[in-house]
Amino acid sequence: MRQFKKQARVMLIDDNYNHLAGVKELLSLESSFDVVASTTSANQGINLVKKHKPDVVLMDMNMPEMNGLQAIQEIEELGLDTKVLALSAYDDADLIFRAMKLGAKGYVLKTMAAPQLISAIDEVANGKVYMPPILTARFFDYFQKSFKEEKIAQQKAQDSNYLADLTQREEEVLDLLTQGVTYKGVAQQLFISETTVKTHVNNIFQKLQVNDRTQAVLYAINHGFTSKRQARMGSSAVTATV
Amino acid sequence: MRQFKKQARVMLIDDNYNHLAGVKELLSLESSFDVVASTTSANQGINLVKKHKPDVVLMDMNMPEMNGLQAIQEIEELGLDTKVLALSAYDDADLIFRAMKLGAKGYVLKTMAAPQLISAIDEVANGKVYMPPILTARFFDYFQKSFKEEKIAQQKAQDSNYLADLTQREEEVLDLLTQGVTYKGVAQQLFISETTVKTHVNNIFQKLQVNDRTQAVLYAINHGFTSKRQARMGSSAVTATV
DNA sequence: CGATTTATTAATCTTTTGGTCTACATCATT
DNA sequence: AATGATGTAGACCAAAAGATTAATAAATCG
Repeated sequence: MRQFKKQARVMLIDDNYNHLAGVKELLSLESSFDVVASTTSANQGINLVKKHKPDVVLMDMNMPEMNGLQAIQEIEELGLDTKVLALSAYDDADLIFRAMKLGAKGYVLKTMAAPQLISAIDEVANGKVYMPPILTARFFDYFQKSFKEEKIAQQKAQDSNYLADLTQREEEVLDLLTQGVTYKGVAQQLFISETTVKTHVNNIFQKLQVNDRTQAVLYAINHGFTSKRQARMGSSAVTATV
Repeated sequence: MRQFKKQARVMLIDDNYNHLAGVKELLSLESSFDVVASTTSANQGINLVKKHKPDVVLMDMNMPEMNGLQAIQEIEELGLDTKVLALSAYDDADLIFRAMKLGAKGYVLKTMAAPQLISAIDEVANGKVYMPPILTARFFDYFQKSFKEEKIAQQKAQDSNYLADLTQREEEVLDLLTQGVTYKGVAQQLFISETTVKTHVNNIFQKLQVNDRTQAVLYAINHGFTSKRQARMGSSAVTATV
């Protein structure tokens, strides 16, 4: 008996019937694939995924009924080891980015040649991530641009950052304030009188140009003031008009 | 006169002298490249970049003196249109991710065959992003894993999320609180009396199991409570022990 | 339908905050 | 020695915040 790879069980979801039929026809000619189901409805597609638990779902992104991204998300939330290969007519960077973010194992264009599509499905079926170089480039451009914008925003926040003007002691006080500690509590923890705390707090308000604790805390958070006892990854932006 | 592409001005930074010399030798054989400088020192490399403003910098990631990532960052901050092509002996996903995040236009391995390296530099010199498929796969795995973890963290935060218990009115009040609006201000904006606001706030405190505004605001922020009038991308984690 | 919960509203009273002004000790700098 | 920044603290007053209790309308339930 000769050694051979198991057939990959593939499902197709594409609201364009012609394209769906075409791909189905194409894949049926490939001995390595078994098209277990296909549908033009995203909603029905999700039910079929639950039923068939295919290895790969070829998912069209541009459907009227349900957003392709949403469909990916729902499939991912099922927790199966079904891999989604996103399919789109357009090389929209934002769409690619979001699809990959949601867990798509690859992204292919409808304009791609048949052999490429075949190998893409094959790669994904074998647990790899597949993306054509053109889309990879698009993706990275978008990726870097978004990080650059984030950095600029951080920089901007940093520019008007009065936190730098705070003295050591004031920082300690603010640190406790950002934890919701009361003046009395701050006084106890820093071994100073409550009135002294109030003095510090007032100076903090002056320096940060705010009027009360809440605004001070919001200011601190939005300008990257982090407590000594903890630090977290990632950038953050918080709803606030301080 | 025959049409031809302008030579790409390339710079090499690699603390391993043998590898540096090897690549230099290799590139010198290519008519399409002009190696304008090379150095084993990252610090010196940055100065040379300032001086020569090359099209492409081939930057080793694993240097003792200065972190390759840091070097990329510094070069990017110069604001030149010099493209950095990261070079490493290892396919460390985290390193790849961070290098790309900082603006590297590509990532290649020292083990790659010469023709591949040549074409990588060529692609990058022409403004494209280059990454070999193996690394692309590594990158996406890491990318998706990190988003998945982020999602799980959000989910966890959502689990013990008392925000869901808030009534419509309470949400409106909390929304204003998270902007540092005073009770009087909330009363005015919602056309209710100040004492009513206080009642709502007290109910909010009960539901969120906190004792004051500051803690309520921190709780809201850390549990993804976002104001109606704005929403931002990305997750956020804020210093707070609510 | 009547009873009960829920959401919203509000008043009263106590505690905490916040604003302002003054005062003094320390330390580094001029 | 004088100056200025920092940290400390008290007094006094006004404003805001927080706790408790309760009235009323709307929705839900049995």
